[in-house]
Amino acid sequence: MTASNTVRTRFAPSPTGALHIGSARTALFGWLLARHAGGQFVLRIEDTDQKRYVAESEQEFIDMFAWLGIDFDESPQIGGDYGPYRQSERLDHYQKWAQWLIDHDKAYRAYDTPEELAAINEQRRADGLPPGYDRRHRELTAEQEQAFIDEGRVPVVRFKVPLTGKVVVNDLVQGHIEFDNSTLQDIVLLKSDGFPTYHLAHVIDDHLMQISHVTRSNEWVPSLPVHVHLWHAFGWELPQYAHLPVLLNPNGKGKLSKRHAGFSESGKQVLVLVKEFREAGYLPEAVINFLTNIGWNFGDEREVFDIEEAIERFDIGRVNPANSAYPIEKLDWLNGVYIREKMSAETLAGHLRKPLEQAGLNVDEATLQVVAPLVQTRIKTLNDVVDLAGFFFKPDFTPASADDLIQRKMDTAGMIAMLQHAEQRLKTLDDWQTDALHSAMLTVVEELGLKNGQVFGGLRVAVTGQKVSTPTFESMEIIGRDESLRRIQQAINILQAG
RNA sequence: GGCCCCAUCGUCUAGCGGUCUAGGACGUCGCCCUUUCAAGGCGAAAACACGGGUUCGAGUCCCGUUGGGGUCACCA
Repeated sequence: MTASNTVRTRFAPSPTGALHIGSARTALFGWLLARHAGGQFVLRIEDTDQKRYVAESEQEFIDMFAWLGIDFDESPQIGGDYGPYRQSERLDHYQKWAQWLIDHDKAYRAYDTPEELAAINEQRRADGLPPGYDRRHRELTAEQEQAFIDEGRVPVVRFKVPLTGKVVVNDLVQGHIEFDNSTLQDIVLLKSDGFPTYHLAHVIDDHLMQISHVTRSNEWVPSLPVHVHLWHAFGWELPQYAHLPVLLNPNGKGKLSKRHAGFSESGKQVLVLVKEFREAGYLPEAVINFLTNIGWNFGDEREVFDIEEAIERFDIGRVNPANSAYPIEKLDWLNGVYIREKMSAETLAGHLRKPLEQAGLNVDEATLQVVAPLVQTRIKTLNDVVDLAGFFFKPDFTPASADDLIQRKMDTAGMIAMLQHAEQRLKTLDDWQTDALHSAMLTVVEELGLKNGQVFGGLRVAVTGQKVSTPTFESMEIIGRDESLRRIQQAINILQAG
């Protein structure tokens, strides 16, 4: 480690698009590790691939992490003592150290063209050999190099990996891993455009930025031995490596990617971008709690916990090395828990305004406040409020059909009679509140010899226009006397017309 | 295919040689409550991939098989 014992971890995304939920989890674990140790968490933008660069990507990362509550101590925006934090602004470092490796006979220039490389692979395939570079430029003479240069070829810099022996790594998550050097490749360190590859850049930056723990997804394990050799070539002290498991598709087949999004076997849409979770009405606290529970657990049998508690208990060594199928169905449950148990109705009301307005509804604050407690135990996502209780905010009431109005074991005539009877009762009622409405309708049930559900249900559909809604009397109280009576009359008219 | 990793209920997981007749959670199913839908309460079904070892004793350690995943770019 470096002079200090400070734990420093980083999230180092390539700005090629929107933030993926799997990347967010990898970042989360690195963040948890840093926060647990009271260390620092750094954002470094790995924009070394000019072809895949997406300009909006960086801002998207910033926004999504802010939403999730994952904060950085250093980043391109915040700055810090180890900047710049964009690799495209650190090119001089990579070029300098690549040259250093060449000077110390640990790397070499290779002048092969892409076509030649393709031909090599084709030949090797034909010969039954595994693909890879055959190291033909590993020991070029000065004259040979000059000849290539004269041809106008632009070289890449390749690493001279050790050809024999083995590398052993003790990964914090994966444990003991070993590789035979004979299986390694002379990977490209510096591309012909002067930009570094990930391999070179991350080692230099993690060293220069004094990163103590490299947390990344286990897709990197195959290149780990080469990275270890690079650290040794530079003579730098290695950070600890922690290769985190990846998220697999809900059916366990293949890693979760945007490409494989779509629907799970249960028909539920599989969300993979962080912004999709936000748009779908999930709470960031629930998403974090959900993610934290995959590959790691609280330590006792609790599934619901605050992020502060997770930070306190987090232990990178207890992370499960096995990849996990993405248990997306658990998020709905957890989000429901957060909605009903982790916030007041008032707070919930605040969260409900946006989805309601996005559905084109006009949200009156007073109404929202009384509706919130009614939906609190009934919604899984914030957006669910639109279907369940959107009618409270619709300027124009959409009445239900005769079919929906008619309750079980009742016919049109019976329904009309019931509604008319109820209407009479309600008209004489001077206390238009839930309890009074309830007891008044209870007498209607008795007088007509019906079931509670037949009367209450019929009124529900008449007044809310929905078969599934918030409770009948609470809803009637909110809708108000005049409008409720108007809707009941309207229902009667519909039944009579049908 | 080569290399690397992984392997407990459908899924996420607890389990770090005996306390496991394998625990929790989601989901599923049943019952209760009930004006719909939820929520809540109670309960049920549901797993140590297989085969060898090691050991007095193995879900826990070792080997193999099978299965799964990852990776083999001048992408990260």
